[in-house]
Amino acid sequence: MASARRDPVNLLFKALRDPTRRRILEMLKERDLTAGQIGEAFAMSAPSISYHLDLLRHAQLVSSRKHGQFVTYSLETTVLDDSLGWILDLMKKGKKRK
Amino acid sequence: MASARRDPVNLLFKALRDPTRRRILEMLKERDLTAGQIGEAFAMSAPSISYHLDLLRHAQLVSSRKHGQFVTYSLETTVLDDSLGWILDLMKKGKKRK
DNA sequence: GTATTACTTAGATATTTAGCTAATTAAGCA
DNA sequence: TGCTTAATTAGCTAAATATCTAAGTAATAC
Repeated sequence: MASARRDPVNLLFKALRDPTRRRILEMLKERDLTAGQIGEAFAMSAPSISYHLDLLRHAQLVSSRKHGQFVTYSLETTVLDDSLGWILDLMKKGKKRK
Repeated sequence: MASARRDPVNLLFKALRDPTRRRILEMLKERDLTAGQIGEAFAMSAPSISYHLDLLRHAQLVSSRKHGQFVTYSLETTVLDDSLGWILDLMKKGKKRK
């Protein structure tokens, strides 16, 4: 069993558990944003936002690139396939797939 | 904004965050099980299992009914629609739905 | 080169979470 | 009426989480 600290599915659900992080993902769905722009939307210190962004990055839900002093974050949707598959599978209740 | 303690979406993601609880849901996908049967599958005390089942019930991911001394748990898939919708929506990145 | 701006890292801390043992409730059985 | 079994509730605790302030890094502007 993949160690929980590295298991992508676990990291994903961990990342999605927090309302602030889900809000960040919703914002990034619309357009790429810098750390600063994301922070403006929350009544929270910059380091706290940085912490959430880092966690999202570890879950591979966002990517970041630096240009100058700025760091721009983008939504990465590919890893969402996993959780989608997991949930869809649960919903096929009883229909023993395999 | 719905208080996080009651917000169904928040309760749902909170419930899905734990590997033990995800495992329980996978087991209940196959068939209804009593608390005792679920507990047998884990190296964990009965009260701990009870705690997880309670949390899943609050998230409306499972329902329970008592018959005799036994309590049987069933998977409830309807609330999964919400998270499914949320994730699908994220995946429609940029395609400003509305 | 120094100051400013944008962001992250480090360190501290209150709260939440997930586990345990012990105690309780409730049903079944002799 | 007790005894046993199934499960939950209560109370405790270690670890994880989310927040903060202070300090550090790196790019820009003067």
